Amino acid sequence: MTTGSAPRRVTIADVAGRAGVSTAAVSKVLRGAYGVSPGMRAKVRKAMDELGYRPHAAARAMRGRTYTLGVMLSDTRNPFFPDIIEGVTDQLGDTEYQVLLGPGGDEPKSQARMTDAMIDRSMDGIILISPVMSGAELASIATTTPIVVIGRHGSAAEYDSVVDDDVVGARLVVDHLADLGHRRIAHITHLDRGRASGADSPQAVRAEGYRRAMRARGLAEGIEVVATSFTEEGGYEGARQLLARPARPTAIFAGADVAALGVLRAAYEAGLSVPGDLSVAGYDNIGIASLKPISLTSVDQDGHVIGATAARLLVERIEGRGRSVLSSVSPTLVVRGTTGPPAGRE
Amino acid sequence: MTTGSAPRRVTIADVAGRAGVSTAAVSKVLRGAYGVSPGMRAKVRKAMDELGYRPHAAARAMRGRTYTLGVMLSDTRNPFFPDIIEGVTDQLGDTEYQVLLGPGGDEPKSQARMTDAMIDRSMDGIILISPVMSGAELASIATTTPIVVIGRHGSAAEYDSVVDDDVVGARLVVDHLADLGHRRIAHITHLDRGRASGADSPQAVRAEGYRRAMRARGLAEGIEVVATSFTEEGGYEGARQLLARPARPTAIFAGADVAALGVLRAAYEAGLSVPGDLSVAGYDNIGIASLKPISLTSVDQDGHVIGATAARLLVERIEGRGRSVLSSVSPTLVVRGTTGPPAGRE
DNA sequence: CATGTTTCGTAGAACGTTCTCCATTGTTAG
DNA sequence: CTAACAATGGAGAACGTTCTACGAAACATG
Repeated sequence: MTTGSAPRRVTIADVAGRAGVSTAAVSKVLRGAYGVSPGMRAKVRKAMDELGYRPHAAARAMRGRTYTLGVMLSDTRNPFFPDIIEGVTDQLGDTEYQVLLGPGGDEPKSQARMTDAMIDRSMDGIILISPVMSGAELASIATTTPIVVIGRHGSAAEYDSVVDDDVVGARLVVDHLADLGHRRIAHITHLDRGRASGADSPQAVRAEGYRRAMRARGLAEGIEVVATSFTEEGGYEGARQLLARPARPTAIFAGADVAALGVLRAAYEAGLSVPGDLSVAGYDNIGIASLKPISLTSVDQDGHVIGATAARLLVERIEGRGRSVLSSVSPTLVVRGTTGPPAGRE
Repeated sequence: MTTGSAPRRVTIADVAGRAGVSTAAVSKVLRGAYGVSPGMRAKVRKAMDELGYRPHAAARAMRGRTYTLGVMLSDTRNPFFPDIIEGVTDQLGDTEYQVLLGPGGDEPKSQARMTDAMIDRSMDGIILISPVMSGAELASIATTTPIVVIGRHGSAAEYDSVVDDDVVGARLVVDHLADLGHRRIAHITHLDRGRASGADSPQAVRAEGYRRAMRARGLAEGIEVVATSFTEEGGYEGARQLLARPARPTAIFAGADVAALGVLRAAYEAGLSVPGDLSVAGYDNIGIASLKPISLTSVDQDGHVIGATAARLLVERIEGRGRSVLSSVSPTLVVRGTTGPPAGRE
């Protein structure tokens, strides 16, 4: 109907005109600042409603907040992210903050580009999910914009961290399998591309937790780790390597569910029954793990809690907390059909 | 090390000072505008590099572009999105545009809130994935900001659309199953919550395509549609209803893979072998569909092409194309282990 | 009644860009 | 040599907020 180009935005000045007050007064009402009489507030609110006023975020950004929080995703495909994001948005629920997600890719360079882009857009704070960067780079970002890091174990004074306790998670799996009678329990981990994340990465901690738990159970002999990648293909490849070895493991603990799916495929192709000939456990408890045809034993991280915690910490930071916080979320083991006692003698 | 608060941003004025030129000149270089000598360009570029200048998006937004494109996600869990997003980012690759994702939820209200938030942040354009809104609402958004709609079949003058040809997709499945000898092929569709999307939604078109294909094969008698939801639970529930009917279908075509997974669970629980007693086909060809323990026959939409096309159309719009475009992407059928000839007599 | 002290409201300067004019050069045509 | 014109660079006004000063009431205190 209405031809012609975009209608001009309703601004604070329009509202001020309509209400018969100054723009400064409108701004005060908007910000809930001190020095506004109830009468004035009502007048301004009314004018805003009538005109359908919406604050212009870019203009706000020039001086104050943008009320925008960024979440950098290191891998869009990871089926574990939706839970975290849901936790974040739920926590922020009815606050004025908006969440925007940035696909950062798995390269340090592309991730840095994404965080830079978020900073350029004056976001009030950023949540980084499993970033592949050095601690120094993270600290440097933190001097510009408050950040919370999810899934990296190294803590730092400059920013807050939320991690799943991967040592506990790995122990839960090893104990479960050892209780079933397994002695040769192998582990598939993810090979770090860049030198960046190192020993802080979840995969490194899971692998270390696995080794420690094995030793604690007196199974040091049975320790076997193969490093491929946390993908279906990586799990498949890792399992093939492990199953080709002379002393075949009776159980494989994959550091991620996606990899565990690859392990299942390798077992299937090798004609091994699960859990009869081979027990398989994963990590993350992704949605499909619970589906009947798969029924994968896995470690559940409660992404919802992790996301909500990260959001809470970030807002606290933005609103002035100085001291750094490291929040550790305990995982639980969900036992399903892919783990069982090892076969007879072997 | 460097204590004290955030270091002041490097601005265009700093660059101008360093290069010994005016801010206007720097801006021209930045924008690649007319009226800049090669010498000046070099000087300015050098100064920018030395100072590590980064344009401040919010300030840009006050007058020109933000070089930010938004993608509204209607459901973060849909495993089909990563492909689309990858297509979008690949297409935008080395342009100056940045992509930010907004979780819009599945409610019309929350989706509207998200798009409003994107408009408030002066994004240059927005891609809406399967939005649940009326055509009028979409058109109204389009008057403010260029948009491209993915997955809605109704075309409109105000915006561009990219759709999978769901009629073709449904026909591929029905033809495949009919060729195998099935006559009672049931369909599970998604029940629209709001009146908003209506006949434009993919599920509605798939269902209609299914009916049309059935009639075309002379199987009008075998048409059976049950409307639950495109979730694992929805597929399970739908399958239970269908399997309880007196004339049990020999094949179920679920309108989405996630629902097909639920169908598989229902079949498993009912003691039916797949594809022996029941053939199952899905739609979307999500990652896990190809995994051995599932091996689901499904329709592949090539989300990568859809995303890339949407991004291309959006940029064209932003740069001035007036005429509206509807791009239809043809799906393909991927036949796997869950479909086969129906059992003996039945 | 003179003098503080709140409380309420407004002016107006930022913030970092873009972009429309305008001024100054060369350069070319006549 | 001059008029006309293209090419190059700069001044300065937006853009829509926030927020520091500051003034004017209204009120309390002696």
